[in-house]
Amino acid sequence: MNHYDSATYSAHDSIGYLMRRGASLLREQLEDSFESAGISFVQWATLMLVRDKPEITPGDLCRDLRHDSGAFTRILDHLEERGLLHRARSGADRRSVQLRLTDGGQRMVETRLPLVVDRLNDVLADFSPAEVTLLTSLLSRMILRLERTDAAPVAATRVRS
Amino acid sequence: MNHYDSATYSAHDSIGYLMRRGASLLREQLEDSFESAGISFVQWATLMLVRDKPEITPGDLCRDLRHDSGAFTRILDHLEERGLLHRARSGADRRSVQLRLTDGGQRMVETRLPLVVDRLNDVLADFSPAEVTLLTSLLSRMILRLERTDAAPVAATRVRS
DNA sequence: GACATTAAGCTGCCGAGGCAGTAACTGCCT
DNA sequence: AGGCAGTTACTGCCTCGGCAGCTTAATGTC
Repeated sequence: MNHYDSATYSAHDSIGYLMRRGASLLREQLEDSFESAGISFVQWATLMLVRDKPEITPGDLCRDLRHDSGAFTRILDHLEERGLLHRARSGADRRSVQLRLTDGGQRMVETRLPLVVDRLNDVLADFSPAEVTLLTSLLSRMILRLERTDAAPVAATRVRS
Repeated sequence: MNHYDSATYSAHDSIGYLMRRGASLLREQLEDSFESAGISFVQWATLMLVRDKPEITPGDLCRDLRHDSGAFTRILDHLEERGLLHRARSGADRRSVQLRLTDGGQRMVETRLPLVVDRLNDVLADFSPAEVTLLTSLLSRMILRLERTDAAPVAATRVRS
């Protein structure tokens, strides 16, 4: 099934262009609204994910957020310095690290969450619930496919320069 | 209309998370496939947009690509150094710059375009044409809304720290 | 138990993006 | 004419993500 064709391809109709643009716009707006808290959106999202799944490791987290593992260490450094998060070597597997929200971290998640939720609801204000469900499921399906071919690159010409 | 609620919000179901993840995955895969050409995806996209609309200015381009204007100057520098693009001050408005693809630039666009198109088609392989149209239009509507509130921030608490 | 292999997290370095400030220029306004 | 605001491209600086390499720890194999 060919949806796009080289001869007629226009970037502005491309799913790639649209996703990138949407993600970038939303990200920027959220980032702005977080500025007053002196915390970046990624930092907040990290806290959020730890709250929802306390046993999660840094490795899993940065894979989930699609963030570089090196850069992510520094994000954790920063959160720990600000006293929002606590790091401790795991007893079971001493390579990995256990994360735990401090009270301040918990508060940070709670107080900023409504802000994010409100913005999302506002962006989707003129969508019906069915449309949101549809959009969510279409995006999820596409991501599944993207992840699949991520691990096993199809027949890509892997010429190293 | 409230689609999300703070009490039940889960990041993984959020449109924001999905768009970000999708865009990031696709971007990375395209970037990999461009590596052999020694050109980044943004650089190629720039050439692509110039091809489709030769009278476009750097300012419009970087707004379109949601790229920083400062960083974009350096992208143009690089493209010009590699002889893919030609820059010249405009006669009509001497503040702005006229862009023109060189033959090499034209070739670069043409040879890499099928690669991008194929990847997109592959990602959407198990989508019906109707589903792609739907996804495109839902995303477009959301972006319209994001752009609207971008220019005129609603009632955001703009507390500068 | 000694060895290689893999995994998890961290560090240094590099390049690219974000931000603020600058220079040149246009159009408007009086 | 001249001043003034707004626009366009560009520069310097700083931060942060990407990448490669390292350390420590677990796993597997003999």
